[in-house]
Amino acid sequence: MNIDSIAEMAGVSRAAVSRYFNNGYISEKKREAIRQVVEETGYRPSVQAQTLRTKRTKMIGVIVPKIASASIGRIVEGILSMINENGYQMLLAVTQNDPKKELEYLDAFSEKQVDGVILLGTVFQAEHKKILKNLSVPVVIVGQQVPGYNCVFHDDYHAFYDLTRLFFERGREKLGYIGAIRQDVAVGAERYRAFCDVVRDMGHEELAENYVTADFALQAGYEKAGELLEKCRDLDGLICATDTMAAGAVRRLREMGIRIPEQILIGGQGDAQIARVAIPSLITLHYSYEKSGEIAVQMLMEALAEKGTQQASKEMKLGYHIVEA
Amino acid sequence: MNIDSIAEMAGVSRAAVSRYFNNGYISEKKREAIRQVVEETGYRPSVQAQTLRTKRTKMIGVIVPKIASASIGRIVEGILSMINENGYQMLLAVTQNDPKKELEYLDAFSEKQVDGVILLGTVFQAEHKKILKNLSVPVVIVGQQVPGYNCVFHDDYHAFYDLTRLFFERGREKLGYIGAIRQDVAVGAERYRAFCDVVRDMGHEELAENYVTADFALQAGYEKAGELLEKCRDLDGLICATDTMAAGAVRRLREMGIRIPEQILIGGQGDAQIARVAIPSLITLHYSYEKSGEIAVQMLMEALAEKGTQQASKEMKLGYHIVEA
DNA sequence: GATTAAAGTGTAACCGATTTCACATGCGGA
DNA sequence: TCCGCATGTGAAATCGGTTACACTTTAATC
Repeated sequence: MNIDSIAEMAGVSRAAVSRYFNNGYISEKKREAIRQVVEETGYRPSVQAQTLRTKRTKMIGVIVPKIASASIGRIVEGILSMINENGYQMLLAVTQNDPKKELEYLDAFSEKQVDGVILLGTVFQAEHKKILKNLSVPVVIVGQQVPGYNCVFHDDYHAFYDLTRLFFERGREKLGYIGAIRQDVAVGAERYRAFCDVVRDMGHEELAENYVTADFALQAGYEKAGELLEKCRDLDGLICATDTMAAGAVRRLREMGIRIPEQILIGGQGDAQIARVAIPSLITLHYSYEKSGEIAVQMLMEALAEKGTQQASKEMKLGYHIVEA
Repeated sequence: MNIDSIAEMAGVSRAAVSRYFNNGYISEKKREAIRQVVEETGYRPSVQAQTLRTKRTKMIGVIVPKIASASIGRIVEGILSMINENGYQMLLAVTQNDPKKELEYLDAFSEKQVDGVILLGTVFQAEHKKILKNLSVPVVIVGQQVPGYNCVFHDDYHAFYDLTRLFFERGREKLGYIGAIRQDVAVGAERYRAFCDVVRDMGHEELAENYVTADFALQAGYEKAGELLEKCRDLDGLICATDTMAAGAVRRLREMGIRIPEQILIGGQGDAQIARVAIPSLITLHYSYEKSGEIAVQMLMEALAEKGTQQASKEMKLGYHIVEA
């Protein structure tokens, strides 16, 4: 079943059949004839042949550090729904936080396998930018602000600024912070910077020292919470860069016999299910993850539409709100 | 940069270049010449052209009900790692539990876009089987036992049998059950069947009535737990088909002032992070999700290798163990 | 009624690879 | 010396579409 047999059956040229599927310039009579034959045979044009000729794969490559994560899962869900709405499909790659793999997939995808790339990056080094520069397809970065590139991200600084302030407003004075590595600008650096700014503004500069970093695992939150508490035994508030870490911390503190939130108030980010269950009064920052995925796709679609024309990179900063679960 | 220019630069025919990339039959001299040119130019064969000719896309289509789910995320992670190990890529589709979409994607994928399909199904109706029958590529079903098809699934019956027995061994006598819809054979029917069998064996047939169904959302667990408790106020044990539901139930029961696990012991399935955090003594069933994803890919690869030969469908049933978080 | 623009059509080149086939070699064995 | 086999090689057909181009028909304008 190829275009030629359909053309023959319908008594038209193969160009006519192609036009039938693409854009007009075909008489009502022939259109109808072709429609009938197509219906009878169930014929559908070969995607690969189309791609070979047109150079468009109708696929978007999505690169994420991991997929079994509440926040990333929600972003991907948003991306996917919008991708499908636009008639595209999604090629997914997981890097397991390995920068080498990230570059590898970026490379493989750009090799004309996809029409565009969405990258949920964590750490951006010189090499990333070099590869990104040479990419032959448009790219949108999600979750990090990278000047000069299309990106959609949340307002991490103000979110954590507000959250930290809230802790003081609630009368907490001895805060601690469990963060992520500084190379991760959004999650690691920005959030902690906000924390530091607040404690300085409040005249408690020394609190910036109540700081440890952890990877994104529950287990890490568990361990680091213990370490932090050994360092300063009289903590009455603990802010974590993510809900997962916060959940780990909760577990550890409970095992230590600490009452939450009476003794120590805990805050996180993500509005994850885990936050709603762990302790009724865990405070968390809600980010609209699905939305950020959807916006990323829209940006990509715009870039795709403007392909060829000189296009400036776009940035989109999304808001947040505080949730007391 | 196409195969012809490379051939010219290396002073060989285009067939030789093709052979260089595929299988041998090329002299050491030419191989070296081509290698050099390839290295200089960074040339890589066009995937689409290869596909058009060979009919192999090196892509596996994966269809899941949702992606922002702990268990599914872990399965997908397993699938993906094994897919990449075999040099394939993953095309992902999410159905949002809409059977129509499921069929749609199944159809779209089989339309020669992918070499094989992995389906994380929930509900299998006649129409599913019809489409599956006509699929032109091999398929593996994950999470459900569907006779006559390749599938990998967990031993839901025995898992929930053991879990329910454990509740009795712990001295609980008034059990309740929050389940999923019966059309979902694995999660809905089998697990509840095991529960019923145990309570009957223990001479407590009436407990089978302490039963409500919910969808997979946390919220549903929350609401249904309330309903169930109104029906029978003296429950001392509650088993839920999934950890997410269990977490919802936990939240509700706490709001009602019930002490967990002293008053009511709660069990779930998934060994989700949520189970480890919610209440220290939530009991959960651990399934090796990553493993099931990996095995599914292996099955698919075998089917791909045997393509053409008559192949019997394979089944793989995986075990479980009980975790007291 | 002539002129011109717009709509409709088919031919053929093209996208970039793989693979069949026929033909060259070089070598060992009879 | 001749035959047969294993190994290498390139020409050309093929996969299944899209689209530039040239051409014809139809409709619109003056």
